[in-house]
Amino acid sequence: MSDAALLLFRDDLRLTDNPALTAAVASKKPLILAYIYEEPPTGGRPLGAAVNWWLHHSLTSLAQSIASRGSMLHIFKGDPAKIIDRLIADHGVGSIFWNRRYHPSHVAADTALKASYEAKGLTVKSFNGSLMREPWEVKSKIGNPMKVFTPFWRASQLVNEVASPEPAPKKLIPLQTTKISGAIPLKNLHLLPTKPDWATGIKAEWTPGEAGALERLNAFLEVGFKGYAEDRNRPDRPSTSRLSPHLRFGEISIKQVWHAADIAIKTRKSKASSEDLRVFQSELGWREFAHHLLFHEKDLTRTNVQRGFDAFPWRSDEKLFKAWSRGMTGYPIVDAGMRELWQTGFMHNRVRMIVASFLIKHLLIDWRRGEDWFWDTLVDADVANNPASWQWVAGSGADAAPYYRIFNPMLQGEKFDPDGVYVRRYVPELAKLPARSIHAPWTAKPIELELAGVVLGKTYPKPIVDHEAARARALAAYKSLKESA
DNA sequence: TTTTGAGTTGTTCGA
DNA sequence: GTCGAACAACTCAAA
Repeated sequence: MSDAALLLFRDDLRLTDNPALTAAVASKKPLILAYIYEEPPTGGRPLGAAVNWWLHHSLTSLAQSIASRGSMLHIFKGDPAKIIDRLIADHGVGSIFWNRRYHPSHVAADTALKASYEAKGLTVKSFNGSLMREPWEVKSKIGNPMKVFTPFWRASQLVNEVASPEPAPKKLIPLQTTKISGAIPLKNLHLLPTKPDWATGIKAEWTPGEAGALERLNAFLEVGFKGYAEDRNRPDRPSTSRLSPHLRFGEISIKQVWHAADIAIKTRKSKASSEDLRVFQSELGWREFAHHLLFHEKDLTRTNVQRGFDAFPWRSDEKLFKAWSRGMTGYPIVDAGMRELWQTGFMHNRVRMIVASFLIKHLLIDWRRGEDWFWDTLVDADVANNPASWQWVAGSGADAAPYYRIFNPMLQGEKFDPDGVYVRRYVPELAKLPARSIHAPWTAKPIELELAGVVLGKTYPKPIVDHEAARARALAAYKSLKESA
């Protein structure tokens, strides 16, 4: 009776280097391969719209790879405990396999699931499918979780070598049955937008799924990797890996990425320098660090790591928030970033810092509003990186940033998009301005504006706040916070 | 226990 | 145009 194994896919939508899957296959039982779309979501936060779009396509791709190995992916929606209970009752499931998650509410839910099924006599096995090291493995000398990136990363590398990825199973043995109880067609999850279909720009940009992830990795190793240490800050160049959504869904494992970068240099496939490698790998380290914080903090997503920030004098202004979110602030680099996000579901890392700093410091709007917006619009939005990065910019995060670090949007634009290539791409109404004034159109000569077809306040907004005044106001707000502490 | 050195990502001012 | 200093003070990690 108890001779089927249940494999739960979560944020690990791949067959290669998937330890839970490898173990399930090794158990030699017929497998039920399942994806449960949780309803209500554990932790209470529904997935964002862009992530839902990606998920649909990623599951489609996974289902195809599984089919090509002789089995089937079964989709479910609802409460995992109820769904699993039914699979046990109807199909004789005797063992369950999954890869771990690290949000405290996920940890709690999975721990409870494991305890309850073990109590019923089932075998339940969990694995590390998404991190180089488990968050509890990296500790300071006296055993505390690290709170600063550099020591964290140093300690992390002392834990062990990053293990080599495991190959995908060649064949998957399905449970012989006509119907799996409770399974539904993917389309019944209703993950795709209907009217309007806002996903066309996203679709043009991305290939969700394991094959697409590998393709992206190889493209990066060929094109962006060499010079990465410098050029990763340049949104006008194809120098970043753009692997974040693929990693978000686990279409590729962190170990695959880590080793591929290493090997590309060793085999001379890439002419990237050791500095490029070091910087790229430390970016992977930031992903680890965000998960480390997620695991050890009670509520990284909503609560300031530095509790002193609870008293921050945030302002709420829906008009300003809307201008920011739609890319209508009048600051070209900010607007380009927000429109890149809206159109493609993604934003260059450097530009993320600029737009986040603008919302938080120039507009004094709560970082959580920005985090929510990113959560809904980014295809790579995840529970660790998104809040950790917003808190980092706000200065409320783990390693506190100096309060006077306020990005100047003109300067950042000139520095990292010197010819305005990036701005021209996403803010086409400014495309004809000369590079000299593209990051500050209000400084252009009247004749330049006229030739470029720009009428400030009409074809493109005037700045919604004055940079100097906003900077002074932010400094005062941060100062007041410090004094009230 | 106390001390010490260090900390992703910046800007502005003045020489 | 370029460069170094000032912008403060605090927390963390390790010696």
